[in-house]
Amino acid sequence: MSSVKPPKRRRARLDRAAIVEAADGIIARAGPDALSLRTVAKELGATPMALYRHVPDKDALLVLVLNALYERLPRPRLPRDPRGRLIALWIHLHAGLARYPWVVDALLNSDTIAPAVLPDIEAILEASLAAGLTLEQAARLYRMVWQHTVGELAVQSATAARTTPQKSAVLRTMKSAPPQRFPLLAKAAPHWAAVRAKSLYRDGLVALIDAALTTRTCGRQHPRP
Amino acid sequence: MSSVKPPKRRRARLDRAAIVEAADGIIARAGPDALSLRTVAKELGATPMALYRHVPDKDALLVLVLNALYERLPRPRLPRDPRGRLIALWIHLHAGLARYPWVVDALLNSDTIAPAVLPDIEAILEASLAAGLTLEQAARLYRMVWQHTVGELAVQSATAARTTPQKSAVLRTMKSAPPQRFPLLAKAAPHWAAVRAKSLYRDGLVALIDAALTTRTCGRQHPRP
DNA sequence: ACCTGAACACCGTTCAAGT
DNA sequence: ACCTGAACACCGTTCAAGT
Repeated sequence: MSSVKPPKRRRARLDRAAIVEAADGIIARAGPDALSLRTVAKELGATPMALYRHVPDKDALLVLVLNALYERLPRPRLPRDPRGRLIALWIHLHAGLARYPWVVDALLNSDTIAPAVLPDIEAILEASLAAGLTLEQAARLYRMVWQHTVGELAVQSATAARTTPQKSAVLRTMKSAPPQRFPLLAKAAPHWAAVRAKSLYRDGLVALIDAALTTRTCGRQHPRP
Repeated sequence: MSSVKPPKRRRARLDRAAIVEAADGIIARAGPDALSLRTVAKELGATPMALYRHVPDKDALLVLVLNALYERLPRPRLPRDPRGRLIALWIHLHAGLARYPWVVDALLNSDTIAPAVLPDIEAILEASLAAGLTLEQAARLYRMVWQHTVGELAVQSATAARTTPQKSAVLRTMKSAPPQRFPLLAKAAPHWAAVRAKSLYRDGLVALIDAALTTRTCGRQHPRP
């Protein structure tokens, strides 16, 4: 019985899906700060360098993790009117990113898009055209709302990271500001804390969209079908 | 001649101002990525650890650098009407941060305020009240615009960091998207590049402010003196 | 083709010791 | 009071070598 070498090669121990899953697990259990190529490798019983066969670099890995999450997200019900659709789509996009807000840095650094969001971007452009914008205006509005989204995520996740909101340095600075020089700062301090609690994303979103869809002069309104 | 020890102690080699100045110099010459406690110490001919006598940690140092810059900034001329004042103040604040956009991370991480901006925040609140908002509405608007500002700075500085805008991964992804599934993405690609070039900060700012100052119903407008 | 080992060139920060 | 030296506990990534 001559042993013939099977043509199929030995399966690689690692592959992209396993790496992404391991990364996701580390984040879930130990938080985003615990994620490094070394910890992912250890989780898989491999060397850090083995990962580079399957993933370009760390930022790409983060985007892959986000992409996997976004694919699992249940699709939102979309209203029929373009304005409502636009709002719903961005809320959905924002909600997806809000689960992993620290990926935004990787997204910006690597200038990448998670492929899973492409359908939503297409839908956003489609809704913008349906609302009467030109493609250029739609691109403008997209970038504006994208910036708005990035900002909300950055501020919100930084606020959330602080476990004890009581001893915020900002709030202390404002409260301890000399009232004769800064009368309003001191008075506003309690409102600050209250405003921090709830998200302002939707309100800002609606303001930006409505400003783009309606002309500045209040009388002339953009025609809706 | 008996030598009497002078009561004044030997001056410390380091002080906060020197450290901030050295850090500023490194950033100016070699960029923000070159800044570390080690490089600052080397610049001053000292050990990294010597810095900790004068500055709490790295984030605090970054905020101090921003603060020094902000103090050097020429004051803007402020319009008399509250809305115009609000816009001018935020444009000024944004312009200051836009010179050192990477400090925003440190600002958010450490939950700190650069003291030099306190007068502007006070002025923003004052203008908001003059425009007819309550203090709570003013705080809300402040946070909303702050998020908007953070987002614009993050996106803009990431875009600026890319030396060759031609080979942006995002633009490549959009151009190479299958046109039958994503017809608008492909068509929008050229507009994307164009929109990236110019800042949308002012437009977004005005939209957010106007939404806060006017009621949503177009008829009733906020009274202006 | 896939993976390992060792190294490079760094980080911020702590601690104990010096003057 | 101010500063140093050595170390801790890490990073992402490159390179040459193994199977």
